Formats: sequence, structure tokens, C-alpha cells
Amino acid sequence: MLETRPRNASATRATILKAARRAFAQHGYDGVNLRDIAARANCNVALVSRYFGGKEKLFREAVSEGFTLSDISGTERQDFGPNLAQYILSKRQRGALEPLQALLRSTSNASASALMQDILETQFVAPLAEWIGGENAKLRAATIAAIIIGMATARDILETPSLTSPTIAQVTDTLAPLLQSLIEPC
Amino acid sequence: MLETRPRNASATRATILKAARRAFAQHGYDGVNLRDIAARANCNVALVSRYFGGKEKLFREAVSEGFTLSDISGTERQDFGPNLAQYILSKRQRGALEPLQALLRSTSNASASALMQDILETQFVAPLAEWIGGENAKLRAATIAAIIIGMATARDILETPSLTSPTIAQVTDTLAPLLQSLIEPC
DNA sequence: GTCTATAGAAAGATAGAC
DNA sequence: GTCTATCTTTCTATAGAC
Repeated sequence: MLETRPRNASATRATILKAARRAFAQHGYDGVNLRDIAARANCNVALVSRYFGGKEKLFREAVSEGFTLSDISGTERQDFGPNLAQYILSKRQRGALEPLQALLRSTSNASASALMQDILETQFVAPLAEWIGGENAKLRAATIAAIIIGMATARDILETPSLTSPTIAQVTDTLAPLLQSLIEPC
Repeated sequence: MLETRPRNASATRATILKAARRAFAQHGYDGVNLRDIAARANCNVALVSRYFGGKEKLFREAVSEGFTLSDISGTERQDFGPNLAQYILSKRQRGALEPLQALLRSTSNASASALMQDILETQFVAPLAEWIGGENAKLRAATIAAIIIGMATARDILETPSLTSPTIAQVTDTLAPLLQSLIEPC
């Protein structure tokens, strides 16, 4: 007979959440079903709905600990562009970008889009605009967000060869000055 | 009794295609079903599969006449940034961006992502890189593509307030120098 | 050329057994 | 705490009538 999981609700819950985050990042909200997630977590489908209250609530929780600016805003102003570019492009940080990827792959879903708009504005644009200061700070911050979104989409989602085949250093050298120019006064 | 459509296959086909393009742009591949499209085209569901051979083939046809560079590559080099920024942001051209939006909202679908990667590389990056010339032309062209993708996602898909509330002129002034810098020699 | 009717598959959710 | 079994809905696709 098939064995059942050891009886540990919180561990099972954490395993499901981790599996869900990865699955949503790879296939988006509409591209994933609960049976896939359960299989990845090596547990039964019923547990997913049981612990998270449904697919939508699971998604919200999976993307909520997202990409934040805390790692970057402590840097010197002159290093902003290079540091942010490095952060986005580095494969080592890839786990940290899973929530962003999950949201970017879920734009066919209205709820997910609304959630992303909220996260983007409150967790990224607003604090970055505060840090930038001066004229048009929000517009500049949102433009930086757009560049990050575009890079993540083209490189990590679509895997455009022109962006995946160069070295990280080459892409960084192209990207960093763009980001840097957006935080400097005109 | 309900009336049936006038018997005109090519007109019906064209109506369905137009309705599909708009529906896919608004909700993405996975967010649209054939009944919605048929309802928009004011025809029967069965006709959609009948004329296009299924949902996937309909999608391919709806996004194939996409965003091309032909409108922009004839411009003077010094006007590239402003012209491209204007083109992307102008609401008048919005119909022309429907295929791009449809693809961006369909990244949860593997086939649609592969299709977009192909379209992006062959219809945008390659010809633009040719036009740019010189060192790192492909990387620069792909970076321009990424910026456009990010702007389209943040502004048109997510409707980020920080990008939708400023005037088009303000956004253009922020975006144009970035695009321009990517076609100039370092 | 267009429509009705339906087959067949897939997915979210939940009741109840163990 | 976990699993089996099933209900219900939704969707694509197609056969066949008009």
C-alpha cells in the first residue's frame, strides 16, 4: 500500500507553499492546477484546499513575500544602477525572483493583475520614489520598475536568446547606465 | 426564432478574428474561451473552431500581424528615441499594440510564450540590430525590446497609476533618452 | 453557411473514511 | 492529519440537422 505523509501539518503546509511558489513561477496562475502542486509537494490534492482555502488564496500567499527594495536601498547613490542590474540578473538570486515571475506569468488573470499592481506600487514604486526624491520621482521609480519587468519578461520568461546568451557582465554594462540615469537629476 | 447570420463566410471569419484579437489582448490566451469570442462576434461557437481549426490556431493568426518596426526604422537616427517612445505611448496606435498585449497576457501558456519569443527575435530584435549596427547591436536591440515590453506591461496591462496618470509628454520625456542612448556608440 | 446537441476531458472543491 | 471518492462546473471540439 501507498504510505501516507508523516503527520505534521505545518511542515506539509510549508512544503506545499514552496512547491506552489515554484510552480506558479514556471507556469503562472492559469497554467498550474492543484493536482500538479500536490504532486510536487508529494501530498494529496485535498490538503492544498484544506490548508490554504483554495487556489487563489494559495497564490496570494505564494507571491506575497516578494521582491522588495530593502536589499538595494542601503547602497550608495552612485552604485544604484550597477547594484540593481546585478541583483536582477544574478542567477544566485533567482529564488528571490520567483514571486515576480509568478505574477508576470499570471497576467491573464484579473485578480492576479490587480494584486501585482498593488504590490508594485506599494512595495516598489512608492519606497523607491521616496528614496529618489526630487522632481518626477514617482515617474522615474515606475520607469525603473518597468525596465525590471521588461528584463525579467524578456530574459527569464521568454528566454530571448539575445539576452540569455551574452554574459551577465555584458548585460549589466548595458543595463546599469539606464537605471543610473533615472536617479540622477536632469 | 433567433435569426442566423447572413451567409458570408469570409465576413464572418474576419469578424471572429477581430473579436478574438481584442479578447486575447484584454484577457490573454487562458483567460478567454471560444464562447466569449463567438458572443463578441455575434456568431455561433461552432464556427470558431470550424473556420480556424481550434483555439490555438486562432490565437496564432490573431497575433501574427503584430507590432513591426517598419513604421519606425525609416526615421532619422537622432529622432529614434522620441519617435519610438511616442509610438508606444500614443493611444491612437493602441489597436496596433493588441497583438503585443495578447502575447504579454499569455505567458502562462507555453506555446504562446514560444511564439512570442520567435516573433520578438525575428520581427523586432534582428531587424533593429541590423539597423543599429556596430558593437553589441543585438544586445542593445534586445534591451530596447525589453524596455518596450516592460512599459507595455506596467502601463497597459497592469495600469500602474504612476505611469498612467502623468501626461504622455512626461512619460515620453523620461523614456526617449533611455531608448536614444541605446542606439548611440559608447 | 450556420446552428443545435452532445461527447469527452479537466479542474476546483468538499464530504467522509481511515 | 491525510486520503479516497465524487460532485459540479467549465471548456474544446465535432457530428449532424437545417
